[in-house]
Amino acid sequence: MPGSMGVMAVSRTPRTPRRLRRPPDRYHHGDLRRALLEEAARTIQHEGVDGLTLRAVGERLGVSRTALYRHFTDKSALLSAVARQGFGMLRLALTDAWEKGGRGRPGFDAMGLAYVRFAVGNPAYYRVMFGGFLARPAPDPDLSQEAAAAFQVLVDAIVAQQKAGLVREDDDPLQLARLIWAMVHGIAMLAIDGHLQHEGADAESLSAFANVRIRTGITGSEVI
Amino acid sequence: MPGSMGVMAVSRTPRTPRRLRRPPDRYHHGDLRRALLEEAARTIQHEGVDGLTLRAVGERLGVSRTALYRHFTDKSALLSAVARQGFGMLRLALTDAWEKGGRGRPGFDAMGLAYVRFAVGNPAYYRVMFGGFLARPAPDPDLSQEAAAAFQVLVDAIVAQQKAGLVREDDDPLQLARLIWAMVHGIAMLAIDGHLQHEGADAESLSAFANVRIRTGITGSEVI
DNA sequence: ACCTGAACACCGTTCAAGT
DNA sequence: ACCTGAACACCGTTCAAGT
Repeated sequence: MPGSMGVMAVSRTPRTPRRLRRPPDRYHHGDLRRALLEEAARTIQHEGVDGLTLRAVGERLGVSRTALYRHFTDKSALLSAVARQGFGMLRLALTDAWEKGGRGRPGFDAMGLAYVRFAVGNPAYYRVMFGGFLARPAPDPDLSQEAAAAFQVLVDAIVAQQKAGLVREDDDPLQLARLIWAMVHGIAMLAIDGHLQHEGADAESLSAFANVRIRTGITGSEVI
Repeated sequence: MPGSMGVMAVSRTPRTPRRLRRPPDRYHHGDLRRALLEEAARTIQHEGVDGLTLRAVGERLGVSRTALYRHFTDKSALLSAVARQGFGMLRLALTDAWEKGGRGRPGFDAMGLAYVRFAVGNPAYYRVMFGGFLARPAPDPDLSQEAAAAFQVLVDAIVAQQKAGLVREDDDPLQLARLIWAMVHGIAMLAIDGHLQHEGADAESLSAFANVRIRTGITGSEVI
């Protein structure tokens, strides 16, 4: 018979009861957790982080404003889940740019550009990820892991370039990665906060300029 | 008689009535505006930006929670004033480092370090200045001017180095300034948000590393 | 001119109770 | 297990009224 368990109890640990089918007695909504996450992300993108209220999210989902607490411990846990999703998107964008660019210098330049473009294109996500809304160190290990994975893409690209002689081999790749990260992060934040709105000061051209200058430095002719 | 006006009305424009002495009929507090600003700054430093409530500020000053509205249009105007003060402090720190360092390469390195140190040492101020709490472009012209003045210190230092042959002369000094700004801003933000907490990843050493690498670039031996 | 006090329209979160 | 509804302890802001 389908779903019947064996008669003999073969030393199953009672700590992890497997749920072979999802319970049919879902009360009202069903996959509320996913719905809450999607609605939160949508709201943040349209109204900004400050515009996110649990009451409105619940109302828009046709659910009580306290239903959320069955799926997230509190509001910051919801934001944390959004941030985690954002880091996943960012990682994919970086990997894509690096690989499609040929895993060399053009790929690395494309990666820097992709980073800034992600932030400018998804300012709400980026603000949740880096806007200081989340406690540090992140209480959510899933979030920490996703953020670390995104950073690792950058580290790997630097190590690859060091092996290819494209980047100085006598520098710590982690420190190099942090420097590049700080640079694109700075450009992204300035752009999102509206500080790059003068003529020729857009995020795109500053990114391109950064790609060139981080390679060769800013030192002038008098110094060798 | 002290304070008496001249008898002849010599074409005084009525638009700007001079107040020769401050009015003696101050109601309860006196210099409430300054007190509010100081208390707000103190609160933000101790409790963070989110910990700032107008009610608590008023209570701590022994004043109604709505008294503030006689001196600031709303809460964001108060934050704006704090940010303006922060930009003034930052500008002084930058100028000081640049001049004491000898207006050359050591001075410029010291300036970068001073920038990051200001942010790390005054995270609350820095967050108000750059945390996305303020509307952009800033409605407060005083704030915009103070921020521009701080940026100008950086621009001037770059122009001076270009003239001295210390920095490439064929690059737009404004674009170079934006790049340096983005770099120190990125380091500062990562540090404040707790992303530089692994071993050897502190803001100080990353700043020092940035100073070296932004001069000479990250290019490896295989590429000339 | 400057400040008060009550009121308004919001929040996030808790908790006993329902199905 | 999952959700509700009332309640609690907060917010920023407005506005008529006081001195």
